[in-house]
Amino acid sequence: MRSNAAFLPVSEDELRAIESFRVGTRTVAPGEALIVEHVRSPQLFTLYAGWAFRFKTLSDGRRQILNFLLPGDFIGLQDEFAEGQTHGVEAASEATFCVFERDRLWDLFHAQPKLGYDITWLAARGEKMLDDNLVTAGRRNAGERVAMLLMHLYRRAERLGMVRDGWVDFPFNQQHIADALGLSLVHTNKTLRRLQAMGLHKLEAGWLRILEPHVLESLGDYFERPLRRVPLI
Amino acid sequence: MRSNAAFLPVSEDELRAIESFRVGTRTVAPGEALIVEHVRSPQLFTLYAGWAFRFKTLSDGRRQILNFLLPGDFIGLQDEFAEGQTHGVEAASEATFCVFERDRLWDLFHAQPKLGYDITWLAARGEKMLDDNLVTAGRRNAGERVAMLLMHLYRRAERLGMVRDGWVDFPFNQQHIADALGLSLVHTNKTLRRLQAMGLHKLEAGWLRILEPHVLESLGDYFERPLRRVPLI
DNA sequence: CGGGAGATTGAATCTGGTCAAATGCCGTGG
DNA sequence: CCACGGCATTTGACCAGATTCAATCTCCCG
Repeated sequence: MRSNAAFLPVSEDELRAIESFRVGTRTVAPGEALIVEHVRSPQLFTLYAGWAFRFKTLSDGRRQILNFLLPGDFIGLQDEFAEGQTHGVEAASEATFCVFERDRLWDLFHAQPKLGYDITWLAARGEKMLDDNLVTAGRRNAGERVAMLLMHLYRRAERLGMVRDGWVDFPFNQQHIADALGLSLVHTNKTLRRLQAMGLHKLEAGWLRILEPHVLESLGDYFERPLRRVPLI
Repeated sequence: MRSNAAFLPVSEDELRAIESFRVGTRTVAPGEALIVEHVRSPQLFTLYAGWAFRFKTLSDGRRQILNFLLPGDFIGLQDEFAEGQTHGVEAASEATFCVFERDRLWDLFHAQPKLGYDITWLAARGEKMLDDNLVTAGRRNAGERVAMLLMHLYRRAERLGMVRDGWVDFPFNQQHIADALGLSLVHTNKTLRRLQAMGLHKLEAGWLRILEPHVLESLGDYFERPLRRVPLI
């Protein structure tokens, strides 16, 4: 995975530090929880393969997906200090994670400040993506929301080399999309259908294809900046 | 400010490192920009006094306030890597900031890993607050949104000792609230009015008073966890 | 006293939500 | 091979929470 051009190289020392920080791996089946909501996890994770997502639910069951997780994403910092009020994380496809002990995070910072810096960088990147999602949920209409989400996910997957012949694995159902965008299931369906009828994208059997990237980008007023190489913990 | 019980103490060494990292202070008038949207700032900031907020706008002018900034908040990490696609930051009251050189951030991590850890902690905390805002914009209705926001801001201000006789300085107008919640100005006004008529809060002449905290908390399904002491950079 | 910004209100309209039912797709069991 | 059950997707009809439009009203300030 480190050979992927999307990630920054690390030194021998750093790699050793990461290895000793890691305590194992874990594989989660689609629909299963990696982190149960409201239960603080004593571990941190890096997604290695597959798709997952972070979410929160209100007490009456309304769910909001906070963001989608792709390989390389570092998970769990957010509840570093949140007692009980944590997010949940669930696998959308089969997903494997690298597992770290939260308690040893400080040791890692101490031993390898560069890795600490990388983790901060990842946290800042996560915050940036949340910013975009918040603009979407707060100020975009249904069509714009869907367009933004499709392009966002497509660009990220593309950067990781997950696109084959124009198609990306897309293991989400319409309920996931609705919960990510703050729309109802029915309205999400109608909007998706409308954009597809306009020939902007195709979504079938768990695969996504973008047909008119520029149209979707301007519809969603969302232009993914050139994606830099990202540190991998 | 460091004597404020909301903040964690720092060692002599750390304090020296912070001092040398700092390059000055800056004061911004209400309504003025600290960071202009789309312009990457070569500096990082810590808000010292006053209220500010972070926001993004769509190309047709629709604005989304991403979060509100109170003393102690660390600003600017988010665009560590975002070329051109940055947020804006504007002062709501007169606000003073501590200024740091972004380029020297790595030096700080290197010299004082503990401070690097603190910065990561602050970033994670920021992400957590964004999570809550995203749930609000995506899944709460108007009444719930307003209730959540009022309690959120009140609790944070309270923690910083900014409440006097039950009143907090509240330098935001209804447009700010609307933009933070993803509502229209008119609907925000009506909702605010309705909650006030129910006797839940009072908002006048730039001051906020919470009359029924428990009612607002359950209405918004939002219960601020006990706020820990926070590192201050 | 006139001007301007923010707050309020009422009315009309519309986007998106809710309800209900149909359709399509699989995997299982007879 | 086919019927049945469960889940996701679609669709149509209707409803309502929010937006938009258009005035007013209230202060505050020069």
